[in-house]
Amino acid sequence: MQHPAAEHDLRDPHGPYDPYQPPPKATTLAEVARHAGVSPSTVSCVINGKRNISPPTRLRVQAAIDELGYLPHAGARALASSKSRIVALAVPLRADLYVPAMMQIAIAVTTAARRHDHDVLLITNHEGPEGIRRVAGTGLADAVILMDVELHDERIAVLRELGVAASLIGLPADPEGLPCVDLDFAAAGALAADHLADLGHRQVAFIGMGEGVYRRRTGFAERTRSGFEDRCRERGLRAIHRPCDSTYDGAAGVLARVFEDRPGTTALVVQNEAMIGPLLGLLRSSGREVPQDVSVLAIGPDEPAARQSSPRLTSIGLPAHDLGHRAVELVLGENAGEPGVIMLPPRLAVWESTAEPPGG
Amino acid sequence: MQHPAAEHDLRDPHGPYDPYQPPPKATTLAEVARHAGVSPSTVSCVINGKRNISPPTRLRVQAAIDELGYLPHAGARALASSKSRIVALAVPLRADLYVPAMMQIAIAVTTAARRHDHDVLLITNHEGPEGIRRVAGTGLADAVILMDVELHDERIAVLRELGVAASLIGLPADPEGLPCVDLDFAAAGALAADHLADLGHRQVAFIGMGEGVYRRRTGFAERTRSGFEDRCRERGLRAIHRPCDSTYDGAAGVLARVFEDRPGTTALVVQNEAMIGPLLGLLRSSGREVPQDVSVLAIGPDEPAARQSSPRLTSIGLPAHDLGHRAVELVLGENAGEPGVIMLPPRLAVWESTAEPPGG
DNA sequence: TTGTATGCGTTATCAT
DNA sequence: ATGATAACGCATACAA
Repeated sequence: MQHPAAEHDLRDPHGPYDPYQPPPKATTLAEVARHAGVSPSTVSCVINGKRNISPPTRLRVQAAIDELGYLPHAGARALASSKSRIVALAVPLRADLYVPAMMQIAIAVTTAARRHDHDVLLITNHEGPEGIRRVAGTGLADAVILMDVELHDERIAVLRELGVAASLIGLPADPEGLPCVDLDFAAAGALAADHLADLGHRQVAFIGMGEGVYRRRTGFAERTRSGFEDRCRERGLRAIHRPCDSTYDGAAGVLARVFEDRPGTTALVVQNEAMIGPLLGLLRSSGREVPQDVSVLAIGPDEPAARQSSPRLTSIGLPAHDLGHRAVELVLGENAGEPGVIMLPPRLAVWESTAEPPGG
Repeated sequence: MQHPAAEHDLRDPHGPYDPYQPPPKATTLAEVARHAGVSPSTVSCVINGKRNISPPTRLRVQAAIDELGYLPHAGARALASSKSRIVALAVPLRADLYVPAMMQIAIAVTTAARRHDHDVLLITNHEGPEGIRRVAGTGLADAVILMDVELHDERIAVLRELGVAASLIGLPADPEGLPCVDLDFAAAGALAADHLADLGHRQVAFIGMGEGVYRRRTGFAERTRSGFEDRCRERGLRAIHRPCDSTYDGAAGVLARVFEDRPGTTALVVQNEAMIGPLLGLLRSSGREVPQDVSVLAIGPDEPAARQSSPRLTSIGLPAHDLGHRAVELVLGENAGEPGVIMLPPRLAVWESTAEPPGG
């Protein structure tokens, strides 16, 4: 009765396409064993590589598996081994975050997880921290990866309480006991300052994320800013910082204020990737050529996007791929669980949007 | 031995934070039953609402569940019920697709699935169609949702072969037997033509997706185009169509060619959402005001983005939320599996980027 | 190197 | 309205 329609599946060749094909009920490990003339445990071990199987039997078993198109039942495996081979990925819902980067990280996590023979379950903040409790508590997932970690993230307490394997993409205030990976935003800020200083700029502006980002999760935004400002001080650069919301008008306002307050500004460092396009457009229409009149350096965009704009952007990209892969490695890899903080070094890609300052 | 570290978990108060808390081994249904003084089957039925339970016992059981913090083991459930309560979401990897929309749909699918007490498993095209075979064959997922469906999508054959519950976001050439949901792009094209005709435009240009999109998956792009062109003909509009790759320089080239070939063009319909920003910038810097000199109508952006640009865009948004929810409904809802094609009606949001043609 | 037997935690089919 | 019990399909400790 699992497939009610099978009852009147009389294979009437006239009727329209009948979606209810009698689903070839899955073959089981026991059937494979019989087919290969071995015991169930042997088949199991062939599949999981748990013990030395003589080449001849291994071959017979493998043949049977292929022939019958056998696929082990995930639920049964999870029950018997108490391992679901699923890692939960907690994604944010925030509107003020750069979505393409999130997606890239999610995809990187998924492909990396597959390499470790795991699948990825999506959980959203919609469920709140309880979502984590649920997937871990039911044994649905045996590892959790947190994206977009805030400085004081309420999900972290749940992770600690449950003692579930986990890794964080982002750096919380207290990473104690939890492996983390993030771009070293402080170093990125410093690197940006260095690049501009090297080119001879003396007065620069940092156009940051929206104010809400600073209020809530001062993490990466704050680190970038201070890394940048510290290095500016060391190199004798005059720097100002302006938060920038993700709207065209917001960007326009910020840009106007920057050149009003500091007319001598010759370079912009932009962290709000969503606003890079608008800013370039605004600069152009206000008669400032990039990079002849003003240099632009982006922090955090995905690299393909940076290379698609015009002029091609000098930028410190967000290593979405690495972030995802490392997060998986941290939670499923060799020394999984080793609490440690991995700060990925920023890489500066110099293209066309930065140059010496005018008259520099 | 499941948690080797427990051996040397001597609760040394000196040592640093020890991540290996003896994980409170999950309580089982049997324990709940004992705690409540009922049989396991009763507990099971309370949880699944499978039979009439007297209010008093239901309460006792519920109390026991809460008290023990019981969470049913997902694997055991899946094994016993042969239902995983997981729906697999097959996401594309393509670079030429609008990522924010994909992410929005994925999130909509996830929240909708939760409403039906299901979780969402991510599978990428990285695995190819075999990924679907795997998750369905192992019983990991008992339903599959395909995103970014191509006209002749190889994944569809797998779905039919397996007879797995499925729904498609997008419209393939032959949807026979598979429930689909998509924006009615033909109607969207027609609606765009109507709006411009109503405003008095006589010569318009359709700036489409990259050529690769047309070659591969002529689906939505082709439907939009023909819906637009047909209606233009009916309304006496002169229309041209130009594909447009997702690069700034590509957009610049296309725009230049359009006004070269048809200097009298007074309106642009843009389907490549990623290029809307650049196009607006290009128009501005080429001295054309929007909408005074040229109207711009976007097809397919997410609505928040359309309202953030400047001028705010008149647009026919992609109903990401609806698409995701409907797809879930189609595969998990009341009359799940009913093969049917749902074409969501386009909604035109009129803002600031369209107006009467100059001198119109 | 391989086979046997038991248990994993739930659901579902019987009884009562 | 509730209880006993047999699957569910696999992994694994143990025996051979």
